Amino acid sequence: MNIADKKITHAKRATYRHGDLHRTMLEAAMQMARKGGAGAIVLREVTRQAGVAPNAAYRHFADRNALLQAVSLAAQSALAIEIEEEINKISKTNNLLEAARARLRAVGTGYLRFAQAEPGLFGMAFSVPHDLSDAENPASAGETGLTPFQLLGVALDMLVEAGALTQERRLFAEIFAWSAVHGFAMLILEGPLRALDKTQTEVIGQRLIDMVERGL
Amino acid sequence: MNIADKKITHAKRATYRHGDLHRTMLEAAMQMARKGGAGAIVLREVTRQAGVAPNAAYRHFADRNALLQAVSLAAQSALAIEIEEEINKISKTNNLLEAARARLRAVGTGYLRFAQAEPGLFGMAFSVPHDLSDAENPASAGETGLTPFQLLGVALDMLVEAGALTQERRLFAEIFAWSAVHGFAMLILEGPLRALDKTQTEVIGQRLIDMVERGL
DNA sequence: GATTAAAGTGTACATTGCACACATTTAACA
DNA sequence: TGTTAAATGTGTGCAATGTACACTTTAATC
Repeated sequence: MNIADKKITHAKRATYRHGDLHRTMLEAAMQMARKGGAGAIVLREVTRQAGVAPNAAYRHFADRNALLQAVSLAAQSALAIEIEEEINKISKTNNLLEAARARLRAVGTGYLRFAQAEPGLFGMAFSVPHDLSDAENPASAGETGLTPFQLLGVALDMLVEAGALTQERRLFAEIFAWSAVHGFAMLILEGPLRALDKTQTEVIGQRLIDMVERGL
Repeated sequence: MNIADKKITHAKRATYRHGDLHRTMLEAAMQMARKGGAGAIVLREVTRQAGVAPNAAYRHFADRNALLQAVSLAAQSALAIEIEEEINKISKTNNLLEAARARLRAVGTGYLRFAQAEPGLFGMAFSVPHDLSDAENPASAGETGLTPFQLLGVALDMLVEAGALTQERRLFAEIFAWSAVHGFAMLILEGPLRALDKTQTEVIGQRLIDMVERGL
């Protein structure tokens, strides 16, 4: 390989310093995750796109896995935002119960919507090595500052206030609701339900939420 | 590398032919999947353990992914067997409803038990590229000849017969039940619920099944 | 202006999946 | 039975990847 080739290998950069390589890498990694999920994130390609030598990466991320985790947090945040958008669509009402139910449904719907719109990112949100504390890590929050998990919690609290959920059943309720929707998402994305088209998943997804509502 | 080294590299084999390399590779791959899941299956290591040159693999599997799929089917089969064992534990009764409920619970419990006992295999059962038809592929069945999906279907049919499930709700019921349990499994294995210990997951898992029973 | 920490470069290495050409064995057919 | 063809293994080789280690350039600080 001669010098000319090298210049082609990574895009030329006027300055020796990059400016904001951390951000640039993260963004490139997210694009790759969008198509192909975690497996599609390849360190060298990230640096290539950033116009930087492969090892520059290690000044900003301990290793590939650290980069994955960063993407994972960002993905969780994007999910939170999608859920928030769904919540914002809810038409106002004075009926506490109605509001609570709509809220829970919005969380589930937003979750599923995101899973289908951004399968790659969704896959990374919860399937990458994390500390459990990440469910409350600010970096994984949306615009309201709440993580997906916390947004779900709020909806459930509202159900309790509205009298539709006893204190006893409130316990672990996040887990039950989350499990159902998460499992469905996994099955239609990577699992054996891949064949279902969006029309079907839309309907079945709403029915699934019905089940959760009844079952909680 | 000299000849002596080579002999160490892969275990010496008296015969040029291996005998049953296909099976041997599959078994080695399953061991690797046990710890580490799909990512831990590395073609070259598999052939190494089989005492065979790397490329011998391609006489039996088109590529790495084909091997993964084979392991996936075997994993599904192992899951089916675990579920069947749980079903066999059910004490006999003449009460149709009771029997049906116990059956559904057994399917869920077996599913979760397997997920925790063999996380690596479980991860491969449904998260690897498959045709949708695999849910009914005999290779993924247990001793009764039924796949996990079909075992679940039987339980639901019993619920219908017992009058605990209307025909209308029977539709997609597999998906709802499966989603809940599958999601829970994912969350406690690769997800943010990893911190829960087995005592907790046991209890919460049963409560989750309660929810499904109510919600279906 | 010299020093120092931060950020980027270069070279190197073990590993991996896989392609292609060749060797050995077994089975089938004359 | 001998020849031939199909299976099954081997060897060599290649492009990629993640990352270790040593060096260089730059910006910030005293």
